Amino acid sequence: METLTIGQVAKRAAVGIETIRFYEREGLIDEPQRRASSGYRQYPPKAVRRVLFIRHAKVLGFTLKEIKELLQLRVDPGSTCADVRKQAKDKIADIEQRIASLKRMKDALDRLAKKCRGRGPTAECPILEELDRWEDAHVNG
Amino acid sequence: METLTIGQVAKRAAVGIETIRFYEREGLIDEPQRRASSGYRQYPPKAVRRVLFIRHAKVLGFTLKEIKELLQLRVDPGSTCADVRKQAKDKIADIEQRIASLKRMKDALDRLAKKCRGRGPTAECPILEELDRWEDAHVNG
DNA sequence: CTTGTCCCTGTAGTATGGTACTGGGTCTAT
DNA sequence: ATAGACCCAGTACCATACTACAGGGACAAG
Repeated sequence: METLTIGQVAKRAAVGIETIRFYEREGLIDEPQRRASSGYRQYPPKAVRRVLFIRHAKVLGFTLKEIKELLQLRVDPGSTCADVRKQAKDKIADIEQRIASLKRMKDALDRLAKKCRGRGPTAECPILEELDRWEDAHVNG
Repeated sequence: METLTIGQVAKRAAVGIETIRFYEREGLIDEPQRRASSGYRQYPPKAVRRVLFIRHAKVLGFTLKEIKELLQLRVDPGSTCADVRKQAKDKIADIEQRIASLKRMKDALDRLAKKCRGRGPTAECPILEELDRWEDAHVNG
């Protein structure tokens, strides 16, 4: 299997080299093989996907700690399947809540965009209470 | 209308007093009225909802800067309705992408939880490639 | 009218998630 | 065999988002 240097991984994942090394230190990326002569890291191509997964999950509001937990759902050798299953279910519930919250926020913004017909200054716009409505729904629901 | 002290707002929103003052400094919360004698802040009850909105949006992965933009969709007097509408649409598109990503992640975890029947150690569990699949879908989709 | 709890401003410190720099060694193409 | 691009470890620095004082004044109950 062909391997990638740290710079190639960084470029393909659109992050800096330092970020890769940082993720390795933090245990989010497996320590790769090293070239015997130079000590250069040698990554398998799938390392790129791992980095992309981390970046995407970050945008979705997961901390590196949470992302680490997600990634460890597959490799922690001390845990049983039942453990993994429970953890997965917890994550699923968490994600469902996030989706529901985002939907409420989107609905509020949809109403906002629909009511506003592109005329006049903001002060006359009939949209101003929409985010308050979202806040209501979120607090009460 | 009855008012709340900063401590009452903080308690109801389950944050520290310092956080409220920090949000005020950062322009995320309007500067409240002050009691004439003491300079104590006097909040309207809806200030609590504002703080809760900020906390929820944060969990969903929005930065304070982004949250400020969301909140300013309703009060910025220099912008026209058309501006507001465009900004709202941009936010909506952003939120839709987040929802789609979260759904893919949830589906991967659903498959993972379903396949795993609660027996044996993780290494024998047929779930290990599910997060890889999510990564595939995310990269290719 | 004092005691304890709250609030004020201002400044300093912390955790997270990187980013940059220093002083090297390595690799590749000419 | 040497120039330019790459990599190494280690450390320092940065922005974001709080969090914790310090030193003082305000308020409410007994």
